[in-house]
Amino acid sequence: MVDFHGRAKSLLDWGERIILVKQDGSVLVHQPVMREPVNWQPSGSLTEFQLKEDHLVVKSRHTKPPEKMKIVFRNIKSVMVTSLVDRAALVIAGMETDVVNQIIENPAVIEEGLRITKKEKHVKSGSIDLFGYDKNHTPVIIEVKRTIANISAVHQLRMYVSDVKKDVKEAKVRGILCAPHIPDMVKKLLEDYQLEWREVERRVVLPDDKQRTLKEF
Amino acid sequence: MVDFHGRAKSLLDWGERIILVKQDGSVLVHQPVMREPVNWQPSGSLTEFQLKEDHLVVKSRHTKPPEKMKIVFRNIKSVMVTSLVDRAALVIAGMETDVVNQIIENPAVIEEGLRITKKEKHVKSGSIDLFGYDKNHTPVIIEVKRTIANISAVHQLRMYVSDVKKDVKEAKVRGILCAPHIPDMVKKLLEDYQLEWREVERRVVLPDDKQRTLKEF
DNA sequence: AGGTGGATCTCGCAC
DNA sequence: GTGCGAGGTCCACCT
Repeated sequence: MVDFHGRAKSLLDWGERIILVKQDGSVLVHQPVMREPVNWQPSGSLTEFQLKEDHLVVKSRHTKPPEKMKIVFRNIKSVMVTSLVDRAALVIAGMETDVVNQIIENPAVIEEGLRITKKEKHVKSGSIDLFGYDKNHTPVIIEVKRTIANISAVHQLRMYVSDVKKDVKEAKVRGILCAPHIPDMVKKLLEDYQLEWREVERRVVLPDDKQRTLKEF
Repeated sequence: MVDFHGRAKSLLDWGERIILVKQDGSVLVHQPVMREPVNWQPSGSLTEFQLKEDHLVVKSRHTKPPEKMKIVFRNIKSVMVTSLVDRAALVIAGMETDVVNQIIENPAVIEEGLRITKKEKHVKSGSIDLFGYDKNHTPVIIEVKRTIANISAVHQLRMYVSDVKKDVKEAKVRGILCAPHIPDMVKKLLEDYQLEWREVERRVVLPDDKQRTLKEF
């Protein structure tokens, strides 16, 4: 049974589950299905073990944000205590930053004559993924999404364009939303705001020296 | 060792980890720290077990999106196979929808004379949490955040107000950002755009019949 | 089946 | 410390 009080409040009635208490204080309560833990405590929590009326009680406390979780065990099928050694870090490719770097390497995937001058250009309402000038020297703002672009990406782009217009006092500033897929609703919204888009194919490649393959899978 | 090919590509070198294969096909690979699995497969995947050159190999396939993961074991410390029985569902309170319902039940927490007419009103740039009219019959748009409001909430609200102004052809449309806490920066931005805010206390209460407490915790 | 948006999001990074 | 945005986000809900 699990009680949680914190950013929300929750109760979970009796049931058979898998509990993980990790070295960094994080606690996971897993039901027999779903990727997500049904209850958890974040890294940095303190775990306490007690016996109450013949029940094992595991309490976990966290500060900032203040959160506490209580797990009561009525029955324990199996316990394993171990100290895992794992120095490996995940090597991953195909993130937004990879797409951004692809465009920097070859701006022609967006359009001929495009020149990128800045990555992560900071304006007051956020950070522009890519900034540059087209062949007519008009400023171009590019917002990149690694998968499907959504409406809030349009809002982001629109803010950046209006910020830059004010900053550089240019009448014309182009905004381009760049993603592998852009839903029709989003395209319509972009048109309403006189913004542009490019649907670009995504290359997902790991660094050569790290390359290994899922052979004959 | 874990290889993954799918929405991204990743490699994870040798290390000691905990693997969960769940009844719904989801697979979790957990390192000794952090709440998040370092690798995983979603619900609905198919798991296959093989022996290759004295190594246990676990392969998991998923379609839509197409994703495959391969786990190679060099050493196995412990294995547990079991069928968990868990019919309990999480009972939780404190979500955004709870805050929205609170306001619907008692609009006076925002202001006297406010009348809510629509929840989740869809306009072209998104969905308005609450829509209604004040005591002077001026349209009011309320954007609700369950915790701390941020700048993008202001942009959202601003979009909605401009959308509704166009829709209803009313000169005056009020926009109110409603959250338990609104940082000064955000308040300033709201003022710049002639928008309003209310900081409302958040009641987090579970349904009475479900109520149980974290006694003497 | 695809889009939309919330989440006890988590987590990293920049200021 | 805090704000901000990405994520193989996950996941429920709605069209």
